[in-house]
Amino acid sequence: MDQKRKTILDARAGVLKAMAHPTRLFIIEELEQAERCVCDLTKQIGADVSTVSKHLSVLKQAGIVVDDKRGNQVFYRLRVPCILNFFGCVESVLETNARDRSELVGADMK
Amino acid sequence: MDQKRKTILDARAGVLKAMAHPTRLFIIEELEQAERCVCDLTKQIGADVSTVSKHLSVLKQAGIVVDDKRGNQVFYRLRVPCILNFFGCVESVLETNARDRSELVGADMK
DNA sequence: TGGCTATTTGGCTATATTGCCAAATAGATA
DNA sequence: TATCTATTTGGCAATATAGCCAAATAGCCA
Repeated sequence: MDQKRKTILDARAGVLKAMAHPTRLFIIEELEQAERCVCDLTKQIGADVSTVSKHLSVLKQAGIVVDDKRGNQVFYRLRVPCILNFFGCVESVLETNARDRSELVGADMK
Repeated sequence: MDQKRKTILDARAGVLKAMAHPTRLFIIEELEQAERCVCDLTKQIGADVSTVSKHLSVLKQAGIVVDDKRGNQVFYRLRVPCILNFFGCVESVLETNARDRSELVGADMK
C-alpha cells in the first residue's frame, strides 16, 4: 500500500468513522429534512446537550455538516446533499444479512 | 427517537463502523478487483497476519465479505457488489473539504 | 447589569478498538 | 506421523470513543 493510497484511504475512513454512530446517523437524517438547532436535536435524541454537541462537532470536523449561529441558537445543516443516497448500499448489506439469516432458519447447521 | 428507528440506525452504524478503517477500505477495494487469500492481502498491507485476519473478521461479521476455504488458504470476496459505488458521496465530502480549505488560503481569518 | 436560554468545553470513567506476539488450529505433503 | 504453510484466536498494552456532569461562553432581554 503506497503512501498516496494510504492518505486517500485515511481520509475516506475519517468520513465513514464520523458517520458510524447511531446518534450521528439520526442527526444526518434529520438534517436531510431541514436544518435544526442543537436544542431540537437534543430533545429528539434524549441525551445530554453536551453529548449531542460533541456528536455535532464530530460531524462538523469531518466536513459533513456546517453550523450557522443565529441569535443564541446554532443551526446545523448538511454540507453535502448526497449524504443519504449513500445508504442504498448499506441497506443492501443489511438486507443480505437478513436474507442469509432467514435461510438458516430450519437449515442444518454445518 | 423510537425503538424501531434506533434499531435501524444501530444496524447501519454497524456496517459503517466496519468500513471505517483505512486497512479495511483497502481490503474492500482489493476485493472489488477479485477475491484474495489472506496471505496476499497480508503482503500488500504489510501488517502482521493476525492483524489482517482480525480486520477480515470485522468485515465478515458486518456482512461485507464472505470467506471460502480452499486447501489451506482462505479466500475472501465482497458479498455485496455495490460497496464501492458507495464512495461517490464520501469523495464529495472530501472534495468539498479540500475546496473550502483552499478558499481559506490567503483569506482573512474571521 | 443581572438573569435567562443555548451551546461548547473540560474532565472524568467506562468501554471499545488497534496491533503486536505467541499459541492454537487446519490442511498438505513428505 | 512429522513438518510445513496458512489462518485464527487469546492476551496484552496503548489509544480512542462515548456519555455524563460541571463549568465556561455567548446572546437576549428585563
